[in-house]
Amino acid sequence: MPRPRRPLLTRDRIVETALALIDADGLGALSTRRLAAALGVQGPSLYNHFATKDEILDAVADTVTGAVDTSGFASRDWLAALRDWAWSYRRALTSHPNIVPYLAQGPGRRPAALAMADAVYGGLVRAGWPPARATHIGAALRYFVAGSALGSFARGFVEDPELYAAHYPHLRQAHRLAEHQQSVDEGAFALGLDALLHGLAAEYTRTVETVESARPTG
Amino acid sequence: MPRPRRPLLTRDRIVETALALIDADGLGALSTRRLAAALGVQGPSLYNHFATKDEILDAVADTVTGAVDTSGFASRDWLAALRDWAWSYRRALTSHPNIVPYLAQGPGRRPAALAMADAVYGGLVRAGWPPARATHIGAALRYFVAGSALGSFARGFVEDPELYAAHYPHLRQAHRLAEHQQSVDEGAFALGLDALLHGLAAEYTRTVETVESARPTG
DNA sequence: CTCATAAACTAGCGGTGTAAGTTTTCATTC
DNA sequence: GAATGAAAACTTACACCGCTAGTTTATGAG
Repeated sequence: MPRPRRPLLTRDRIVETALALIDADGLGALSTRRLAAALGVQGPSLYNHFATKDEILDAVADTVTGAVDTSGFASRDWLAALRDWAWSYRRALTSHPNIVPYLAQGPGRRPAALAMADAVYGGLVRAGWPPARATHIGAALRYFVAGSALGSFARGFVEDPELYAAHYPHLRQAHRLAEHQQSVDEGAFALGLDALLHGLAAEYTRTVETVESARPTG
Repeated sequence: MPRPRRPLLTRDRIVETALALIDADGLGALSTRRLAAALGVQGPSLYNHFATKDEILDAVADTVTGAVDTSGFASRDWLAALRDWAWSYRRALTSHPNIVPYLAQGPGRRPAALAMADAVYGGLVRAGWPPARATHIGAALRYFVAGSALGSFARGFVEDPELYAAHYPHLRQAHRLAEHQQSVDEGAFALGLDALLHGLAAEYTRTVETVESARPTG
């Protein structure tokens, strides 16, 4: 087949289909040939639109990141904004858990990821956090969210009662974790996030507010 | 070559070499043929000792997890034990960051990972946390540690000043993050862990201690 | 109308995990 | 001590992988 009258592929269609395949079958199951087949095309044709497979994955990752809402940093206090962002971030990642390991490499050059980092860091600095602290807070929350989305804690335990009964006295109920996956994973996230933010709020009053009150107000 | 007089391979030697290759060149660079070559052997010979490549990776992951120290749960109060564990866990993972994405799938059937989960959960329950809470706390800390080890936050940003200057006003210094990788990543971990534990301590006095004091002492 | 570019194709390279079957040695049993 | 079965190396081979190179033809710009 020569060049068709209307292009069979677009970047958007490729990204869309790749994400669907990743969601359905996992990151490891995405090959250029399988992706091309799903698009009704031969494998190497993809390389007319993307230079490498990683470039496709970058684009997929960025559409996932694009769903994260950082608008709170423009309208709410820093603590509420952090909470909203963390939940939105988590929702975006858990909607497409299979891409998370790839995404966890950092923002790189992906625009949506950079825009998110910019909004979070800017919001924290504007709230009075020293720059180094703002970096640490953004990183800490990313650690927590990414870790929580990377793999279900609950599904990490095999559903085999005998495995635990034999040698792990406290894990006798672990085989039932998978049944309650969502409530376990979300409960752990909620508890951890609340604890984290509680601790940050204490740190804020301890450092930022006292420092500011000791200075002439700007 | 037929069966040799003394075995050329042992499970330990395979795991050791696999970990060294992963540390050196990354998880993606570990192939059965390259691993076999490093062991002075042909690729398929590995299958006399492991059924699949994943089984090799399981063994590698478990030796990494085996370096985590959970002894604090037997000797110290729950808060100090959690802190010691989290740092030890992080050190174990950051010593072999390339295996972390694999390890993040959960304990599965790996003995060291299960023993760790058992110690943490048991320690928290013994301290008076309700079982569901203990699960959430263990999960939340795993999220945080795994997220922090999964990929460096600092190295996630490209060293290209022009990238940030153009469109991300608050990230003007982001290209310098990689220079300070260790202090950024460790600082973020320290801050986040302290905040998390601070929040948990508050929760403990709010729920566990008040509930116990309302009951007849056991 | 010309012509470079774009977008599909086919063929193929070197790599992957692993299944199958072969050979020889080791360890066990009669 | 001979027989036997398992163990541990090997070779060969299959289907798949990411990607390159070169081909063909339609498109859009000059």
